[in-house]
Amino acid sequence: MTRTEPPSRTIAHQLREQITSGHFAAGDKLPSERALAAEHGSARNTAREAIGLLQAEGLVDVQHGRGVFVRAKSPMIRMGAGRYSPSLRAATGLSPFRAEAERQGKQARVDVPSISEVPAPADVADRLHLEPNVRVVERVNHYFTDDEPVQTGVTYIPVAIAAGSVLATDANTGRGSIYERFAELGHQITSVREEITARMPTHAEAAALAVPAGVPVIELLHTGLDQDGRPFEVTRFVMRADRNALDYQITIEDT
Amino acid sequence: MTRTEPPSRTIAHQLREQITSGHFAAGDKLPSERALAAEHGSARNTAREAIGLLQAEGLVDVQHGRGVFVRAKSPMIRMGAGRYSPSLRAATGLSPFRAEAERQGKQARVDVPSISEVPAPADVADRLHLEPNVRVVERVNHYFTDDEPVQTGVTYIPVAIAAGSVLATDANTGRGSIYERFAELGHQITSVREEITARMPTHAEAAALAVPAGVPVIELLHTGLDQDGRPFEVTRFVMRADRNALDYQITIEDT
DNA sequence: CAGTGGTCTAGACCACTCA
DNA sequence: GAGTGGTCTAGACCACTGT
Repeated sequence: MTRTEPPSRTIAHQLREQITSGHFAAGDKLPSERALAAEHGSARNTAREAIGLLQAEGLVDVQHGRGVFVRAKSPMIRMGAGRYSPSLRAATGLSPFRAEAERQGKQARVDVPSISEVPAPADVADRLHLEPNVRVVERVNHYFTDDEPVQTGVTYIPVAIAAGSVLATDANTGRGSIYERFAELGHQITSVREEITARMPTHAEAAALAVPAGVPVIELLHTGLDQDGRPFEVTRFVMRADRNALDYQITIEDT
Repeated sequence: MTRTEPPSRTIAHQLREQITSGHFAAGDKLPSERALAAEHGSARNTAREAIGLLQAEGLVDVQHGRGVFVRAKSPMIRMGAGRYSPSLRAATGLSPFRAEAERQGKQARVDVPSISEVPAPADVADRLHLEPNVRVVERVNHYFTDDEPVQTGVTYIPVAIAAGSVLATDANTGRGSIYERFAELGHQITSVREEITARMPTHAEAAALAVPAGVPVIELLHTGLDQDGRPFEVTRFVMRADRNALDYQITIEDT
């Protein structure tokens, strides 16, 4: 009954089996396209097609001039709501990202390529209780561990809040995290809303984050709420899904 | 200095522009592979390669015999920690998934294709504070909205807890959600830990969830903790990322 | 039946890696 | 220079959709 499987699928299937069974372990090199083609009596393009399928599944890493390798699980940055804990910030004097990176023995770096005033994107305006297109301060952050890009974060702050502070002007926000500055401005982070989706990276994101083929991104829309429950900041994080995980510990509240 | 771009990239680039600029709107049909090839004076395979790039980005939906269409954003199921609220369960008498689906005016269905005893996977055993490979009750759930598969969830319960209850035997866990049964067994869900990652679906998952090309899955490892802070249940959810979002509202606790 | 994507072939040349 | 992936060509036939 099973319709005969096309050769490219057969090759892909066989390689997939060999990978999941452990015949090829993480980091191992697969046979070359030409070798696979010869082995199966197919054209090279057919073998290549099979490799393409595995690549799209994120199973292998194709390296020009070197070969095709079984992809290894890479160590993850795990971020949770605990990262906003004031005492954690006080203890380490570090921003959430830096604290997490250091905890994992990695070298953290944060670049701030731009700070400007822009019209608020629709979803951001909504979270900030602003009219669409109202101008907000936009701070772009690029996060690296050991000089490899792992995530970007674009923070939007109402002009009324940021005006006159370092938030609107300086890449360096000083000791502790940016939340120290918000606290000084009268907005103590008290709760957060985190909305999470995943998707394939856009062309631009793939370039900026050096996302390999077959790896999605996690998009996290973060809203910071102050002691009065009012939103004072929204950040859109885009993270390589193979380098980042989220970890939330939540008490069930009976609302 | 810019190395001349290969024709397939050029075609992809042009189509991408036309999509993001709105020249082709969501649902629009792109020119056929043969038309694109003719237009650019290339072989059909070259145009096809370009389409493949857009497909991997999740930008388009390729339909055999029909054409290539700009992918539309599909409506999302939004799940948050609020879904575990006892009062919500009491009010609706529904499980979290059903409650969310009904809220969005969708027809919910949950299948339970299997209930069995299996050795606990390493990560699950760890979350349950069990030795690896200790046997646990495994309940497999398939979730549908309007008869379309949207997520799967595999729940693991220590045998000591599940033994003798419907949890170990019955697909139907009765009124309310499964958490009512845990409560009756002395485990009131009090907090949850949710660990989130994203990745491309495995071959099997893509088939089971009918995940289109260019769409990742969200994997959520959920641990239910009782009034004593002890884990009594772990569920691994795998969700189509184009149909599911997570939404957490979290009070910052100063640990 | 016409049109569209799915798959394959056989061969070519280019670009990158590494000894 | 040998080996590997990257890209392309030109043509073929199959499978699915819709008129």
